[in-house]
Amino acid sequence: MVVDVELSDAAVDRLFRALADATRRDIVRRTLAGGASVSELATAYDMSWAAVQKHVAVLEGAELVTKEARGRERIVRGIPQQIQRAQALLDSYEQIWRGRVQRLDALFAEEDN
Amino acid sequence: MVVDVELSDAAVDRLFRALADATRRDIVRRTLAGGASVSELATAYDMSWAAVQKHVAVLEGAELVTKEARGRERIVRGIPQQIQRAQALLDSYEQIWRGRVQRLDALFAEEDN
DNA sequence: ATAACATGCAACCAAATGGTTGTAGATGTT
DNA sequence: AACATCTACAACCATTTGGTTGCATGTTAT
Repeated sequence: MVVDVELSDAAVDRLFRALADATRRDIVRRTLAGGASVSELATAYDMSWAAVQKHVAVLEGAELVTKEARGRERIVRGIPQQIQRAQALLDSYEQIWRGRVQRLDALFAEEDN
Repeated sequence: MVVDVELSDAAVDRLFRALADATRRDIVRRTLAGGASVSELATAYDMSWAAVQKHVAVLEGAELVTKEARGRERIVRGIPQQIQRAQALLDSYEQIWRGRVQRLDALFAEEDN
């Protein structure tokens, strides 16, 4: 299973940034396990509805989640491929460590645009 | 190879946050490939020395990097175990997606304190 | 001893983040 | 039609972030 879609620096920034918040990680977990409406999610956290909605928007921007309209609800679903891309990035760091990367610039290129 | 050191929510926040910046990811790459002094690193980027020093401090706080004093220099080295912990976290998300986690609370507990 | 170099840290600044409340538009229910 | 529910978004606010410059300290070389 190859997950090799090139991500821009900015996209990688957004990806890790989105994961750098416990509430957002929790939303990712729940929506990977199964879709949930924004208001369903909102009931789970001790903050305003708008705050949860913002977190979902951040996750959308990082492409960790999609929203699908169903009636008046928006069903939020986690995108496993994006998790896999994050894994692929971390893998490349591990490979550097293991000395498996001869040309370091090859790796740099991987992340450019 | 088991990498299962429990990380607090705050530690995970710091870990992903530290990775959410292209300059810092670059520093991690370089220092995983081999140690480098702070000033060596600083010459590589188009920003002040102090800015680079701050980035290194953020990486230290996330335990992605250590500094070892050698004379007047501080040799910065990447910590591969911390990359592996990030991988382990992402793995757990993938497993949720694959439906391998029956009790979701078991995973929550994993990240709590 | 003096000069040069590597580092650490404080003070400052603009922009982004994470939260709030309030208003408004769609959709569903009675 | 009237009402309730789900969502979107703007305006506002305190804090954090990512950068700067300037100054102080420790180490190496002349």
